[in-house]
Amino acid sequence: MAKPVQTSEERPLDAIDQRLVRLLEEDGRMSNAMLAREAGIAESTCLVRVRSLRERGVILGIHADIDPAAVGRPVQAMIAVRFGGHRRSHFEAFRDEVPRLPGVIGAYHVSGATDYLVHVAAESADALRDFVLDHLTNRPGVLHAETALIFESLRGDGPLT
Amino acid sequence: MAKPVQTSEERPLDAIDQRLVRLLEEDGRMSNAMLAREAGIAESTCLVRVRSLRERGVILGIHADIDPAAVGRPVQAMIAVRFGGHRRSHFEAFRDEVPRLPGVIGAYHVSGATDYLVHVAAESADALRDFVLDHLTNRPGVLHAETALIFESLRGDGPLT
DNA sequence: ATTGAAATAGCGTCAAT
DNA sequence: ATTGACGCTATTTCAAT
Repeated sequence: MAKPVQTSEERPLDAIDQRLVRLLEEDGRMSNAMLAREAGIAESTCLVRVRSLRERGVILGIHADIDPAAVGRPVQAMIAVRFGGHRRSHFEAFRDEVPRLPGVIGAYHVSGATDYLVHVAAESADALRDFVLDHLTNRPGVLHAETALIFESLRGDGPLT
Repeated sequence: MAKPVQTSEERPLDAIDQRLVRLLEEDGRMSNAMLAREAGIAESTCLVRVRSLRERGVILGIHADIDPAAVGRPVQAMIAVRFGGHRRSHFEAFRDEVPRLPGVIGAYHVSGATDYLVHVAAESADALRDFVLDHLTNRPGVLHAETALIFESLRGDGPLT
């Protein structure tokens, strides 16, 4: 999951940075000591490099991955939202607000007939319908919202590098 | 992002568990000591509760969120895959293999005309096309793959609870 | 930028409740 | 299940390279 960002594509990561990224991708709570050991550098160096990776925006954050069903949101959906008119202000408002809508896991501004895909976890089918009506269909500029239930959602487990 | 899981929806989380989940969702590297302070419990208790949350599958994992562009994959796409025949074996094979395909961030088995949505980050437009041809279109059982470029991808930042 | 060392802080086991 | 205390390990700063 990524930032708004047009990351300035700084100089490419060296082998050690890549290693650190991969390790933290796999286990975001791995201790600095173990990271250093695995990467073959001193602990203090490791600290500096990981901080730098965060500052440079390579590591956007480290987050617990929560099972929505276990926290009362067993119904997941991907909602395809189409805008009418395509006024820039509509997109900007949507972009600013959609991450904070209740149950939103992610949202993707895409090319093609659909403008946005919104990944949401809801308490029930009823709650999902309410979400779509209240926050999407009802929104100025939105022409249509098409909801697809998610039967199963999988995380990529290969390293990105 | 969630597991295959049909989580047995154990007894609902109490207020402290919810707090811990929310804290780790926001900052997966928060120290046990600070977690305990924020949740108002002893450090040792906190350790036990977090372990339990993992064992119960509430916390699926803790992972660094990497900017794909910063690791050489600046082109993101959501690919809608449609299967023909809908043989169970095709779905099962796909489910097992798709998380390990290069650059796959996530995949969603959905209802409707599309069967799977595959979220991928590629090195270039060419590499994206190759990915689709090699791993999706070319796959037994796959009828069609429709690629939508992702202009921007946003993470939900409200708590799930 | 990387390092080792030293001081500080955190982790995790345990016996008790 | 929760706790405080204790021994151990990890983090982080810093002066030096």
